[in-house]
Amino acid sequence: MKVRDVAEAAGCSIGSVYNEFGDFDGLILTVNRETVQALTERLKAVPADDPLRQLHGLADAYLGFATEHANLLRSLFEHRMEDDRPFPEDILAMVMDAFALMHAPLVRLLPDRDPGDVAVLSRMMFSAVHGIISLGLEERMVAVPPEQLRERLAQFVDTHLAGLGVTRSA
Amino acid sequence: MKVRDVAEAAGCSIGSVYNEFGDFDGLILTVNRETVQALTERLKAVPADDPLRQLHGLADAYLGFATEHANLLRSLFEHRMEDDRPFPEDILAMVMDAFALMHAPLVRLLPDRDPGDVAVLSRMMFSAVHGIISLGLEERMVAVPPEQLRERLAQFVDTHLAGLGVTRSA
DNA sequence: GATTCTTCTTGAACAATGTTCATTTTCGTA
DNA sequence: TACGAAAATGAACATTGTTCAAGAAGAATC
Repeated sequence: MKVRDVAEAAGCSIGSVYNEFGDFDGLILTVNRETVQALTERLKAVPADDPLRQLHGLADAYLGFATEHANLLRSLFEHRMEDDRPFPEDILAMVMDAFALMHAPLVRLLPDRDPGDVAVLSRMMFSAVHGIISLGLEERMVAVPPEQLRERLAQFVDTHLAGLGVTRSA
Repeated sequence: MKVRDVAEAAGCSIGSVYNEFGDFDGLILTVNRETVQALTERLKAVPADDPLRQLHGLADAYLGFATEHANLLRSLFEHRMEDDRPFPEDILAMVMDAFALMHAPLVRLLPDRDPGDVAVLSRMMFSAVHGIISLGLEERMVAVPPEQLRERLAQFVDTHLAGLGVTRSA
């Protein structure tokens, strides 16, 4: 993304882009905010009736979003602020909220576990899913073949849940 | 990293940097090659006597490397080639080889499983570890609190192995 | 409607950085 | 020493983020 391209696409001058977004970081962060919102919206649309199905749905929804908007997700996770400025708190909070969406179904599946523990478990599980997807979707690094990704991801979730003591029939 | 800084640090001219590395991509890729080699060396130093301990050791070694060389790993995984040039095959192969290091111990722990399946499982497991670590070490996105990362990572490996049917005493 | 003040918009100019290439230096060889 | 090949140089260029004085547009007052 280039400031000049944005200006041309918006039909205004370069200066107006700066009036609107402040600087390049501001431009990127505006895009990233929309990305998190769109992602969250998509994740929240996953049915919450059955917790196990919900977990699979969340992983699958994340995979779908990552497939369709690979570059947006990269911008969200890989962008570094200029001049070591701190990353905006609101975006951090939104991302953490999105990653915490696995918490509710996990609590239902693991009612006896310490809630604080489940909170970490859910974010860790989402981080793992994120890692599998982000590396799996890289054209270059085929850690997991893309055509298998959907199936393998479901397998991963099942395996991990089994390790946590969740029986498949629950 | 800037070409001018490299030239100054090397005590030569800007042009000499270009004679040596071709272009900026060449410079980055040279660094990335050394990064993969250093990472692989470290991972291969993990004792292979006990497969379960080896898996924990690999995860822990990756965490250690990521902690000490966060920016090098980011460069390796996040760098995009200019002008849509293809990513060098040799680096791809080296990264895949590093990620495949979980294969041998997993085969020992899962002797009855289809080898091709275990190959994917091992890369998937490493991708998951990568995701947990890379997000956990981001100052900004504390998916998993850094001070807990080591312990949580071991817990993750254990949980996943349990899900795969590996008994803890094996 | 004219004048003045405020606000917004503009794009030329600047700074930083990757890149090129004619020139210069270095060095081996006759 | 003289010549030619190879290497090194850094000034100049292209791209891109950034600034800001000047101008345009609008609001307010008389």
